[in-house]
Amino acid sequence: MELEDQLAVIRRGTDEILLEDDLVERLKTGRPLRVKAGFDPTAPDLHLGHTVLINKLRQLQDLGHHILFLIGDFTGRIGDPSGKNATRPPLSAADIERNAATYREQVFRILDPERTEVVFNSTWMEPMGAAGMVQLAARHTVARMLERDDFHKRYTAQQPIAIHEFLYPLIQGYDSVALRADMELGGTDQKFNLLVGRELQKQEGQSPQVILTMPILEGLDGVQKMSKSLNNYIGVQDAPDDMFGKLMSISDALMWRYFELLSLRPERDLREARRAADAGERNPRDIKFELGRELVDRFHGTGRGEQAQARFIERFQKNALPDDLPEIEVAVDADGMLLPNVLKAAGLVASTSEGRNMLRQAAVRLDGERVEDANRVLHPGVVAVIQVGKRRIARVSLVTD
RNA sequence: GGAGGGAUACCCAAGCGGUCAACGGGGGCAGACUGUAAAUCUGCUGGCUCAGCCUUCGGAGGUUCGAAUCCUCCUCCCUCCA
Repeated sequence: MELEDQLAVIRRGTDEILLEDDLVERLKTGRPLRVKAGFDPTAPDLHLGHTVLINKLRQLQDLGHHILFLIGDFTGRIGDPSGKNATRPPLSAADIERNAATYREQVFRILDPERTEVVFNSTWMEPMGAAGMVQLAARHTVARMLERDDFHKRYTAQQPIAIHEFLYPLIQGYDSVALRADMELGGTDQKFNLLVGRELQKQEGQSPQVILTMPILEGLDGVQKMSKSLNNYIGVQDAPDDMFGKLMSISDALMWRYFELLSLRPERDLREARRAADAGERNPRDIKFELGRELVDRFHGTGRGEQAQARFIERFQKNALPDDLPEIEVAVDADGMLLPNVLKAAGLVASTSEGRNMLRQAAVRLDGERVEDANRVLHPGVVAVIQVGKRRIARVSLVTD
């Protein structure tokens, strides 16, 4: 492929490439570049936010470059890099192995396993020892560390910064030295750490890595970054219908953002779709359907997106019941059970109090009929489709205790 | 090492002896509206055998008829001085 074409692929969607001239030089050599990206071993549930970066890795892979998928197990074993949660339990070797397996399974839905090398930083960090760690720390100054935006803000705001937090960028940077990385990818929030890698490589006499940052994807709320802990994510392992449904619930503004960062369709298509929507020629909903289909197909296989869309239309536009209702048996005694308790026993609400609230708010349907009486008793033998709100549905059978 | 300030429900944050299951905001959930959009409006948001009862306000004791509110000790955090 021509150099310019390669560059165009690499540039697409990126936030920043430092230094692009270096990148050009390396590409000119024609040898496969060693491309590194690091992942936290504590969160093996990948969501679409992570895939922004992984898609870029895939593109680089398709250009013939060598991918180093780094699992930061050493870092994860020590504690929380943000210092927010000091009591986080260290991960055991077994945890890490299990998490790594989960990573592989998820990542290889996007990356080609044949051309991906999975590496663990404990491999070189463990033997370094305390003395080595101190020597590594000696190579960087506090003033330099405080240039990082996050540290700078906290320092000037007189917020605490734990000393070990200074070590994480150094460890991450040293990973680049150990791997002789030509290039490292990260989110924009990683820029400082990626730059530390360049510093350390220079000190080691290596040619400093090229840095490529990708934008951080917003979560379903459209404001905060997508993350599991904020519960605003779409997991790559989400069932097709869930994935499709979640995508349909995002705002139009966010839809364009998702197209930009998640879709692999040509940018020209996206511009045209946007123009058509703005001009009122197309319903944004139908464009959102396309996004849903593309992403479900990518993670679940071609054709699954189409199916998910069909079910979505049945279910929410035509109000049909899903065909794969969870079947739940609830044991009750001969006198029966109060409806709020049934809801709780079936796992449709968290507590009987919530069940009562839901009933009061007319959110509960029994075989399609709205029920508001919290004192209603259901007896053994009853089989009913119970819905709480739009999403919580089950076929509940009451059986004798 | 010294002096001061603080710890309240998922988060922020009021409360400073009873009227507090605890103001307000955020978030979440639900209803209306809809494209399961978004925005908006409304309600709910500790638990339970639910017009009542039980357990909560960093932890443990104590004072009081009665404590999130007062006292003692403990744990943790912050600020200033050294």
